[in-house]
Amino acid sequence: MKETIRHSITDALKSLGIEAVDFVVDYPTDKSAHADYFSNVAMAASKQAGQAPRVIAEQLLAALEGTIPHVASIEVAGPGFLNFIVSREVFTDTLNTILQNEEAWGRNQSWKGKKVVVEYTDPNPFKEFHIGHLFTNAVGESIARLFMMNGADTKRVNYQGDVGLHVAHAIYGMQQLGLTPESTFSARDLGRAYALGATIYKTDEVAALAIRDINKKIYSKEDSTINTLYDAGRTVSLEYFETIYALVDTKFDEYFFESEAGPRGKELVLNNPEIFLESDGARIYDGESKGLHTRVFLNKEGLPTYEAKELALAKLKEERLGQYDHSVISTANEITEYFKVLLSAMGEVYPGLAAKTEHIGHGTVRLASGKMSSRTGDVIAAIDFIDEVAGATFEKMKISSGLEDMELSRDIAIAAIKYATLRGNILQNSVFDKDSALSFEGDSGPYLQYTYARIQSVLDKAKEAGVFPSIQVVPPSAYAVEKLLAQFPSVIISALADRAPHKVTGYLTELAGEFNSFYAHEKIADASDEYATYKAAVAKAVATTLKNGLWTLGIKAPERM
RNA sequence: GUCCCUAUAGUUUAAUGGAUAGAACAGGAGACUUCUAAGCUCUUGGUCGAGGUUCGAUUCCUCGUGGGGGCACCA
Repeated sequence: MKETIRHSITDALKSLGIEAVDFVVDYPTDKSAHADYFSNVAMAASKQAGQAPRVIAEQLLAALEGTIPHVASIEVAGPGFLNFIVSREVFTDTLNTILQNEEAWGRNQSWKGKKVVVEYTDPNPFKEFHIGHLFTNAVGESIARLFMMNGADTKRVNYQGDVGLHVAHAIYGMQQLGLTPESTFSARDLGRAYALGATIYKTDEVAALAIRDINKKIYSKEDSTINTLYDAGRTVSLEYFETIYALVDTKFDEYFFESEAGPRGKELVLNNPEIFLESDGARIYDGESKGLHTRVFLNKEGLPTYEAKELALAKLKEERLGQYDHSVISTANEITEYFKVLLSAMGEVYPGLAAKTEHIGHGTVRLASGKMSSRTGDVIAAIDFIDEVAGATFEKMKISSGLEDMELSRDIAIAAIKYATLRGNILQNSVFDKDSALSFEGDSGPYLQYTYARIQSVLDKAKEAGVFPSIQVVPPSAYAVEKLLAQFPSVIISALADRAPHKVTGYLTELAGEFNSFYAHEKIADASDEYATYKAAVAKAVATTLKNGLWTLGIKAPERM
């Protein structure tokens, strides 16, 4: 429809002797305009034509009126906008499309045939999986699913730091706390072990030396005692992470580990001495000559840092997943600056890979007391937070609908958390606020789920009353909610293009709000109403859109709640 | 010090350079013998400061101020 209007305008411009003007045809942001589409073409062409925008608008109006298929009327408004009102059947057609397509509704083929690798979550074994990981998981999952909605062959991958100084901290802590492979210890115990090791590393030089020694042994695998401690801790951690991935509905296609990227990274650095210069016993990349900053790739003990590992990781991804067209790495934005250096270095080592690698930084979750730190133990474990929100959900659902379902409560809790993460620009930091996380009113994940569940319920009632969704009998004018439905596919496109999942969140919230208003004013399960079947069709289409949109955000759409 | 990001109602936030800056929460008022009140209707209240570019600036540029992050062996 947008393209039809655009072409007609382009033709009309030519007839007025105006060439190649950059203009917009889109849904109006201003609801009071009562237009289905608007264009700013008259303003854009004003300068070139040397005439006032409204004059050009009037001329275009005269040229266009009655010539565009499915456009019922056009008017000039404000400083020179052209407003288009489309005919009634356009909305009925959209409704029909949605009912026919179901799961495919909203999908497009713009990335068809392209393989995209999306890396996200990236927790470190031996450390706690905290609410920051929940945040980064929600962002990465939605980016990955946006690629899927746009037709890409998307591989979701997770890169976990199972070697490095943090692991040495944890192993040291395990020794101190008496955690052995024989004793049954939990991931939480490991978190404590890490905090202990990390704290003492800063204050006690003897311990720090011991930890550095452990770190070397982790890489060299020469000490069997450390090896068994390491294996036990790593297994406990990774199994624990899996339980969380299941809760948040994330399925990774492939896992990568720093332990495999490490040796490859070291080799890569040593094989490229002209790129990674020797300095002070370490191997560095001189980013300063590129306007960035210098970073260490191999420390003076010869161990690869995160930088060297990440370099090797790009190659590993290709080896294991095959040639890819695009690679996205989503992390908190404290990594953003370092990633620029990394990409610059990668550009010299693997220019082909660097060109298709993109880093998406996002904000961090902070506590009211400041930044979270697993080193000091000042973190909120993801699982604790989910349990708390799920508990509150359980109580609320028991009161409002009599359902007692813990699994469902968790899905709603996850929805609340993911929505809160994805409701605004992902670049923004957020301060963790439990009260608002426990509030399910207004803009929230549960609000969208509630709307969906409510539609299922009313469609059941309608069925009992003999009302089935149909577009046979069409009301004279389209409902407001019906008009919103058509925008979904373009929302999916622009959300990916801008790497902005919040566009989906915002759209779904608007759709749900408009539906709830519709629901409050129109009776659906009423066989005596000639338009009941059409209203049921609208309700069903809204449900389909909500479900597909929620899926894009990584949120489940429960049938009841 | 320097580089990057950021600043919108009391709070959380939306707005490819376009129309009267849009929501939600909190505050105030209300409807319902009706399909799930996690709902609906009405309402009070806002662009950090100073310049600039533009027919038009929350949006782009410059400077300032506040917040966050990076700046050598953590990730």
